[in-house]
Amino acid sequence: MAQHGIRAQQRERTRQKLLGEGRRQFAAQGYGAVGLAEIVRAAEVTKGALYHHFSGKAELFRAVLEQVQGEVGRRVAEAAEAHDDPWDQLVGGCQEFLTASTAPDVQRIMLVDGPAVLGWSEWRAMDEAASARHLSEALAALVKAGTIPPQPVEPLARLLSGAMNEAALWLASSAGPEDLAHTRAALDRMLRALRDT
Amino acid sequence: MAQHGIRAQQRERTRQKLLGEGRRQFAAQGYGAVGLAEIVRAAEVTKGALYHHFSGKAELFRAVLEQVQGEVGRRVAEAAEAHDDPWDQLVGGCQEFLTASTAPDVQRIMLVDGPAVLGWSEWRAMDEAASARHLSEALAALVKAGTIPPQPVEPLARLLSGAMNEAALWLASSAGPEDLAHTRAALDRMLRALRDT
DNA sequence: GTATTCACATACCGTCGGTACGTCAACTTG
DNA sequence: CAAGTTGACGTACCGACGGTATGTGAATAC
Repeated sequence: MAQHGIRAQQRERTRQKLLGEGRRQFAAQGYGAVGLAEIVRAAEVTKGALYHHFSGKAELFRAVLEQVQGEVGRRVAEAAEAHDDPWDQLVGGCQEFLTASTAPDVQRIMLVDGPAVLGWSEWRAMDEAASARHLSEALAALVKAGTIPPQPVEPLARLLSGAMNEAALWLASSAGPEDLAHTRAALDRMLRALRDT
Repeated sequence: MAQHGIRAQQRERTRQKLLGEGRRQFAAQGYGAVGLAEIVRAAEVTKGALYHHFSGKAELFRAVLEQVQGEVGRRVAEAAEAHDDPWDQLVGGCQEFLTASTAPDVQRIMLVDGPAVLGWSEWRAMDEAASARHLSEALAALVKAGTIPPQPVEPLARLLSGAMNEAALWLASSAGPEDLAHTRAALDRMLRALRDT
């Protein structure tokens, strides 16, 4: 679709190189410590190219964040869809989110710099569109099915989302391999406690 | 102790003015959007004074963050000590943390910019010293008392801490007054679910 | 085949964090 | 109490970096 024409092809290639290098450097050094000069040098283009594709440093970061969040959201959705039971979908999605968010580039870009660079509310909107939406929907479905007691799902979704974000960051820092198992177990207990029993 | 001498007095006064203005501006506009020129202008000193007290912009921010975290930690500790029962201490401390973290300057400085500016691991260390420590200790005490089942407390503390951080951010954005009540209720259920019953 | 567009490259500017150095009052010492 | 020393700043300046204005040549349209 965007393939016709040698010009559109080159355009897309350049954009991808900028996105790729941006992602690598933002992940490795953090947004503040990365200079545009280094990005365009590594991408083998110039600042003119960057500013032709993006309105500035922040929007390049935004595009990178969108890509990272998209990948995480896809993984979560796939993990959820692997189950039929709505409850298993919730648990599977949460576990997969915890795993996916342990990757270092996801950590720095999505969890640390994201809110600071774009502001929390904008970050929140993107997070909602990418993956938090699945969490809210899963919880709402479980309320409707009577698996968990009737209650507003938004506060609950926020609590769980924050819990998983922070746990993922902690896992990457202090990871003995048993920590992951312990965290999964604790998260599992937390989720199971939502149920009526 | 640091009061003797007109010089030490003036020194402390200047430092406080820098800390105060830094806090105000970092909270209002975010770390990245604030210039040192504006801070020293509002504090009625010069950049020379700032660099005499702090090694740079990041360390000024660090000092501000330390102050904010100290205040939050004190409030949490006081709320906890108001109860005798260890369980009530945990619940009271958590509820107070949620309330304290809803203030806008706390949000931006402690929850959004903190990890991005100092790096997550350093932020984590400061958070631990200020308030997260109380959480871990409370949980450990409850495990020891047999109120909640034996389990590693660190993963649990991280999950709960992240849950409260994110919930506080959400509350400030979307706050209908019933949202606070719903969130407190959901957090309460989450905590209660830890108990054996 | 000519005109036009578009995807960049080049050159340049203002701002901002950081540094080197000067200064004058406050403390110390004999 | 006077000379010397320290310390809490103020001043002037620099390099780096984000952003912009403008040039250019190949691809596309007509």
